[in-house]
Amino acid sequence: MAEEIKVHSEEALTEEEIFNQDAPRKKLKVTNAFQQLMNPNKPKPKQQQKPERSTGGNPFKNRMGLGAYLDDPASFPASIVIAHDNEFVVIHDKFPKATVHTLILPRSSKCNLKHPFDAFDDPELLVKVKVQVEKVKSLVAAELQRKLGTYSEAERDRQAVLDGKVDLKPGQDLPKGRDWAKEIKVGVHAVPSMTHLHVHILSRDMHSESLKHRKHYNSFVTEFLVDIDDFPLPKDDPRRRTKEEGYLARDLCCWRCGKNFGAQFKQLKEHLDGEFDKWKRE
Amino acid sequence: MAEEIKVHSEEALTEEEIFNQDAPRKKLKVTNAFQQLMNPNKPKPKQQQKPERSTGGNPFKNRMGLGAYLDDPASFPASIVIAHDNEFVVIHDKFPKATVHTLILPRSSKCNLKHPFDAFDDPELLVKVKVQVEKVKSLVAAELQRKLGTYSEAERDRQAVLDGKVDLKPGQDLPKGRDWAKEIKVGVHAVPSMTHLHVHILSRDMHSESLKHRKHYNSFVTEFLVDIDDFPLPKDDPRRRTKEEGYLARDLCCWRCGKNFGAQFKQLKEHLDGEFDKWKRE
DNA sequence: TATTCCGATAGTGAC
DNA sequence: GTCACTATCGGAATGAG
Ligand SMILES: Nc1ncnc2c1ncn2[C@@H]1O[C@H](COP(=O)(O)O)[C@@H](O)[C@H]1O
Ligand SMILES: Nc1ncnc2c1ncn2[C@@H]1O[C@H](COP(=O)(O)O)[C@@H](O)[C@H]1O
Ligand SMILES: [Zn+2]
Ligand SMILES: [Zn+2]
Repeated sequence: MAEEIKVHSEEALTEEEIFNQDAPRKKLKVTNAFQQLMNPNKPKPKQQQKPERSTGGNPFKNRMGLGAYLDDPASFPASIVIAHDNEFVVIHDKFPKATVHTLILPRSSKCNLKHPFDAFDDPELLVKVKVQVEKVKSLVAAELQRKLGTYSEAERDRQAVLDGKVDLKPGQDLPKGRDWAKEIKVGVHAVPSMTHLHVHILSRDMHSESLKHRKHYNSFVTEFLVDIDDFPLPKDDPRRRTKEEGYLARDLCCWRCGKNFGAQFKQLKEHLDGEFDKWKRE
Repeated sequence: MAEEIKVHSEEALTEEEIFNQDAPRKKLKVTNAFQQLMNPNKPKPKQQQKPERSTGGNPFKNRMGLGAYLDDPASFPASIVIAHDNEFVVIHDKFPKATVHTLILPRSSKCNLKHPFDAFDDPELLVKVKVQVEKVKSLVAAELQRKLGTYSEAERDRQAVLDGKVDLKPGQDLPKGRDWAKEIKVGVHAVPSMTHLHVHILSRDMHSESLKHRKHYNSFVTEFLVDIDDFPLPKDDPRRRTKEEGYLARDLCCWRCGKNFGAQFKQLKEHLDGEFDKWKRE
């Protein structure tokens, strides 16, 4: 069977190289000190009054952070912004949860503040996104090859033939090498935290220092991650009603062998170290 | 009204001064490594098998720690063992929860492993304990005077007259100085953790570095501390059924002004710093 | 289900 | 509700020219 995605390129994930600065920042705050009165009732864990909220806050802070890429994608180096055109900005996730983790940001202001379930009810947008996804999957596959190809047994078998170190037997095909595209997941979070519409494209290994707690992990290995291929999402799909559901509170289970770690995140992390070593050698 | 307890002594809490060593320790362990099998079910937060339990363990470890004082009280310096005779050993709590915190340990092997509620059903023991309590309260009061007397306003008023710096008006009595005995609490925990029978005698300030969490605090400021004067405890006293009661999980409230800190232990601690400064100056 | 800091909570191990 | 250690869980701020 033919590979649909070419994954043997040696290119890294770069298209443009316009350097500039980080996301712009503004500040405007008035700080007032408030006296805390004797409190006869149980205080909620907030103990101080907040200073007055200032008017005219600043863009691209906190949950608005992805807006900076849409606002001026050319201002970022290629190590951050992978590619951009009038329709999309493609970036490296700043806190990658896997060896390769990128985001596709649709630029259209008509849709890019919508919830993905609503935004992708628009078939025109959805088809564009799916086309863009295929392109980015190729880039991510190439990046996996660049980072991990030397460990891969399948790649070594192929390379041995290419290098003339092993001769093909009569009628034998050139070994295919590793199909990295099969190791890539694409989808959106059922309840995103970042405001701007974005699609995750990431390798499935979940091996990353930025993966720091149970919700990080479960948000990519449970139905909380809604595959792009599931769109358009049926009106009655139960994931449309994901709110404070249990997906993220589920037991931690290894994506590769299924082993259950309960709530023991650190134990899972150590196990994932070992699974990563085996996975990259496949 | 006459003071019942003389608290103006300048003696520190010492009676004997036989030095020796800390509680004895022995070791005997066999360590085996066990292979952890793949676990299809949620593990409880224990992840490793324990090594085989060794036979003939060592006394006076962990919850048995108070036994060392009963076993050989003379082996401890006066800075640890305050006094001892055939009936009692009196010690400084190794992790004091207040400025002065001592323990009375009855030596009788007939009672000293009983729960205090059961042990104090014996009227003969109870009366001896109450007599001993009064002696130790005097020692603790003297220790408070030694540590904090210089800060006390009541003490300064008395001392000014004693030093001849202030003259008594006709018919005026010598100021009494501070009644430190009123600042002392005596009782047992409804559910002790240390195995050997012990009575707490401590100042009420709860100002100590060893006071580290909510249960420490609430175990001395709620009904979890059963006053020695409440014994003999009625058979139907609800505190006899203290097990998983809510005493220790209660909101943190300042013993001095009643302010409620909810679960905010650190906030309470900072508040207690201030209360201690005011309290010691009374 | 943004990150980061900080603190409260919870389980274990104690030779 | 021994202590000490680790880790998990949980709220609140996130900005000072
Ligand atoms: N400033 C940022 N730049 C790039 N990626 C970000 C930034 N802040 C957060 N992220 C990523 O954005 C994603 C948002 O996830 P979610 O909103 O749950 O779909 C996460 O994977 C974050 O790591
Ligand atoms: N080795 C020890 N020497 C002296 N006091 C101790 C020792 N270990 C624990 N304690 C104290 O013993 C008391 C036991 O409290 P409880 O069993 O809750 O009544 C606590 O106040 C501890 O600080
Ligand atoms: Zn596994
Ligand atoms: Zn107070």
